[in-house]
Amino acid sequence: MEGHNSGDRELVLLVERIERLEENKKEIADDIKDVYLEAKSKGYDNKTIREIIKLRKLEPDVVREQRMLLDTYLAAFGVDF
Amino acid sequence: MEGHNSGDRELVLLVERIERLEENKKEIADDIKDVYLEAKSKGYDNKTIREIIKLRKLEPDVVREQRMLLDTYLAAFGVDF
Amino acid sequence: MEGHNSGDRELVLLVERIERLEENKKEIADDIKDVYLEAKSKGYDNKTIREIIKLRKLEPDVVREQRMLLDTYLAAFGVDF
Amino acid sequence: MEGHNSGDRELVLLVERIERLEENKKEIADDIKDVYLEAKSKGYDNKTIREIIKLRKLEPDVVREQRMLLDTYLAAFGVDF
DNA sequence: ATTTTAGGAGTGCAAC
DNA sequence: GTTGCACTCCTAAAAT
Repeated sequence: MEGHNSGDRELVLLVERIERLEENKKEIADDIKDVYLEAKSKGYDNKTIREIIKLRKLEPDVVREQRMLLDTYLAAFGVDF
Repeated sequence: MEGHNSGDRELVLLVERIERLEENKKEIADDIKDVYLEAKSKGYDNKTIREIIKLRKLEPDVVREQRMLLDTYLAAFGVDF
Repeated sequence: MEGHNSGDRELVLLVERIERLEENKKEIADDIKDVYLEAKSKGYDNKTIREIIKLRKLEPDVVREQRMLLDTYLAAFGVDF
Repeated sequence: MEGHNSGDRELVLLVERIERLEENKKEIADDIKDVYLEAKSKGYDNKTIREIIKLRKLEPDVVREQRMLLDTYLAAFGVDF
């Protein structure tokens, strides 16, 4: 017979493994949310915190380069932020 | 000189073209939203309507095949939706 | 003084906590990916597995109701998947 | 009778209206993609162009404030991009 | 006012 | 290599 049987134990086990992992992932996501709430309650701006975290993942040189390029492009519009 | 000049006219034009197109896109997105509101006010379930639209993009054979595969997998869990 | 000092220790700690949690989350996401790869190598269809997992999060009654509504709507188009 | 009839003309019309609008939207999205391709072929960096477009949607004051806040936060980490 | 939900944009990965 | 797919994030809206 082709494929898999009904009552397929293998499939059930795979799905259950994924579901367990998804639960773990969700718990951590909730923890992260909590930290952001704590940060907010202490007066920090979460949007900026997210930006910080994004930048820290990159090499400093890359960040500097991106910022310079942005300024160059902004100059074409005559704006100065 | 490498790259582009400040005051770069070409860049400005490209950006402005994109911005105009984005505006058009937004108008249509708003129109779509209106139709969904109308549907809802007439008693239809928008989630199901979205599903319908998704299915109609596919070949009937593909849809049938997907549904059969799903039922096969569900059988492994002994559920019958 | 208003706001926070430069060299702000509190901010640094918050960010580091988030970064650690993000790492954990990523590890689990990778584990999930591995299980999907394993499923695929065993001949299962991951798209259908994802659908299964989605349905199992819902109450069976809800799923049945959604399916019935979808069939009702499909009937309006004279299609029968 | 409650709800809607099978062969429901009203539903079909609503869905067809949405589908037409979705087509229009897709055409514009494709046009936008084309402009980005053109920009790329002329040597521009599309990621930066997207950033420009994002910033131009905001009030200059808001942008300046965001940038200052980011620099303040970065100072807490002793980095200077 | 809070909490959930949907839609859209951007990113990265994988298949072809 | 390029196109598509899927995951994440984020904003905005909706309901409670």
